[in-house]
Amino acid sequence: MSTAALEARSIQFIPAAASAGVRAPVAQMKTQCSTCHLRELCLPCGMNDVDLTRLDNLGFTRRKIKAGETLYREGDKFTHLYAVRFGTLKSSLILSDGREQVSGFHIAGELVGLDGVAQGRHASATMALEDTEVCAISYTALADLAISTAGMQHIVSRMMSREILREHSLMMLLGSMNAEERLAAFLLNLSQRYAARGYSDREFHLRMSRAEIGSYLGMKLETVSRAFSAFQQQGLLEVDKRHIRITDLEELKHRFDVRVH
Amino acid sequence: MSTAALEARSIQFIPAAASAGVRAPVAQMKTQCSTCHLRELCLPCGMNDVDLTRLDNLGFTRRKIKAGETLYREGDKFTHLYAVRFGTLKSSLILSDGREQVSGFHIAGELVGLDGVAQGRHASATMALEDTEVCAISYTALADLAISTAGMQHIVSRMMSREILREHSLMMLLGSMNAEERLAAFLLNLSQRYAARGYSDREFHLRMSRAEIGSYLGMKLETVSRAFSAFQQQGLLEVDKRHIRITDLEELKHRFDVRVH
DNA sequence: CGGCTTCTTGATCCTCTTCAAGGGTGGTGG
DNA sequence: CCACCACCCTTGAAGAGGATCAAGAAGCCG
Repeated sequence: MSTAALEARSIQFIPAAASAGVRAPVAQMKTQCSTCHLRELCLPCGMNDVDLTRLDNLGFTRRKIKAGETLYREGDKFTHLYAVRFGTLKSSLILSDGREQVSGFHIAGELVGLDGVAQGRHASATMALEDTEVCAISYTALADLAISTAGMQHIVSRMMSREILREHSLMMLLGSMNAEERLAAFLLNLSQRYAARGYSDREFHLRMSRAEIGSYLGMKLETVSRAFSAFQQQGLLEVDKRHIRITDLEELKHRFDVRVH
Repeated sequence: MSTAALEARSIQFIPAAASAGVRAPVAQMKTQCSTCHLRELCLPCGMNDVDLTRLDNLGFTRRKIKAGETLYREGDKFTHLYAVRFGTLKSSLILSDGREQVSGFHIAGELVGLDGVAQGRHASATMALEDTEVCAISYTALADLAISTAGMQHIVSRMMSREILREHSLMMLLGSMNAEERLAAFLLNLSQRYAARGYSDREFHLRMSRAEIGSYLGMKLETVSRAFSAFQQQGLLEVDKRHIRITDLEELKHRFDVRVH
């Protein structure tokens, strides 16, 4: 039945041009965490050398996803977790009235797919917003490894708990902030995540549309657009389509910090 | 700083009479999962006899929390998970402007405290809405057990993933539903959870105030009250203060199912 | 170039919030 | 035992914020 909903939506709401619904072709090369430049951010973060070697032995498969292709869909069997190597992913699910509800955006070093553990099937779909590459991590292999490796269990648990915290803060945002505060929170969150990856925290390119931002933040695309314009007029941002330059990061932080400690 | 926020809020916002801020006194008896009537719902759900025996050997401590007392507070060191034996708990955190944001309600058989795994400290506070009893599950003991026990690891992971799904659906609710739809979803969710515990799915007593429901659902208490009145007028509910009788469960479901498959 | 998508901006409408008042209830102390 | 207070809930009226509807501009691609 969720499949039916998906199909219905493909027909009605997805622009033909976007090549959505095209499943990405599978797999090329094997990758090792120990040589990955993302190892400080990604799964191996905080792991000792012994554990890291074991992780390497799993031999993760890399997989490329072109913009508009899906990594997995709602209801797909859950087999792997995915670590983003580069690019941007969007997770979303489709409401029965056909509208899309975006539940997250994922950039390099972030782990995707944890929602599948509970039921053995993915609870949402994940699609690439630009050409993207991921490491496919077999969940059974990882679980087996966790049994024999003391630290690994905790690493996985921590990843999941982090996901809980992420959703937690989004809930708070949706529950208690107005439009401009939501957008400020969103931009600051992106800014932080880019900064942690060595990119500028004041200037970046959005990979998602106004509508996708709006869905994620629980507001309409027009409202997102108006909030951008308002920030620009107030001298907080310079906005050129999807290119964002934060000109007054402190004031932007202030807007957000007022609400959540 | 979060402590400061808490103190400030205690003074300003918590009614003196409620005896809030009083930490519950610790511990009485040891409990075994194998003899617990909640074992089909709680942590041991899906566990084999061997694993269950191992779980029993951990010897969980029971702890009583009186209405208005806190189980743990935001920022407290994370040491235990808690399984609710009976009663009702509320998880929430305090925004810097002093308002409370409720993030969940927990009834018998549900697990509380998973938000602490990521950072070793609790990200929210949890308080009893009525006299409540929990099993305190040492997280380190559970983690040790998970290392030696194949199935245990997955049980914990599944618990966490379930929490992710729960927050997921709440996000969707906050992002895409109007006031009446939110309240319908809330009542249906409660109804299901009570039914799973052998209670009536059509008649129950709310343990939380309109303001707490409102905070959880992202709306004001007046709006909650109006939605209750509207449902009553439409013949869906009979409401007497906190006592709820669902007179047209199907129609109520319909309101919700329209939105999320 | 034309068609399409995305974004911006204006005008209007509607939902929910805010403000305000009144009733009911439980607990406490005189 | 009753009076009073604090709290919770309900309901009305007014107001604000965001949704919706609509039009047009800018960029992209075949």
